[in-house]
Amino acid sequence: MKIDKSLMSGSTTLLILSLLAGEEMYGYQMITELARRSNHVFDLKEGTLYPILHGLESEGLVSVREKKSQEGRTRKYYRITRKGGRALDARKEEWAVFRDQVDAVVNSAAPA
Amino acid sequence: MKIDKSLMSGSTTLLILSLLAGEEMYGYQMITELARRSNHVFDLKEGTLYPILHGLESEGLVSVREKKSQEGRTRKYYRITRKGGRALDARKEEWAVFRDQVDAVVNSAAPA
DNA sequence: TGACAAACCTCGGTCATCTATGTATAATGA
DNA sequence: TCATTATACATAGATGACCGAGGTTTGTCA
Repeated sequence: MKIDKSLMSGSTTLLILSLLAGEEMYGYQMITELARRSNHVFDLKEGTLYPILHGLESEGLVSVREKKSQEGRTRKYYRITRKGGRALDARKEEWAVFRDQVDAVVNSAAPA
Repeated sequence: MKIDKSLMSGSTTLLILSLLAGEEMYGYQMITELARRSNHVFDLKEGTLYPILHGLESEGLVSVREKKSQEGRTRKYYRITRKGGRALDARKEEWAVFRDQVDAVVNSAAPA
């Protein structure tokens, strides 16, 4: 199923930080991993991801280091910082509240 | 708790149609009802609601009729149409998929 | 009479995301 | 060998949802 992109709004950072909470990752990998873990519901675009990563870095929520792979390809690996961990906790909580309240409204209305 | 407005994006129409699935309502009432049912998590603004209602009407998802209250105040009551009901079902399904996949990603990452 | 709530409306701005495009290198395959 | 595709990064401009700020009218209450 294709999800309206506007629904994605605001949850992207939560998803990225969640990925990085598990392991160090590079940008391109985040896109493929996110698609895999969400059963291709989330098809994050490069034009969306990279600016967000730069923003997270300048906010100090993630740190970067360059690493060369065996094939000689250089990648930028992102790692979540302590501050990023706290931000993730806050966004998780925010998401939980939002999710439950949407469900509350959707289910509160009895069919006519 | 205050929810980042960007999270709201895309769910507003779902919430409005959900409200109207239960009963006929006028705009101002939707704002207060939504705030009440969501424990004030959703504080929909008039500048957001009215344009959306006009859009839903022009798409044929809701119908309108003017009704005068006892005090003589005229209100515009919105009612969901059959087409609107089908749109609501589709958006509910979309929301459920989105919600579950966000949860899947958030919970799939083990802490480092 | 003046202030405030109810009830409707619109315009312009902000911000998140996407589309499109660009660069460079490695792998694939015709 | 040469072209194409996948990997991996990046930015600029367009789009679209929501909000802030403002405006109007009617009813209530001090």
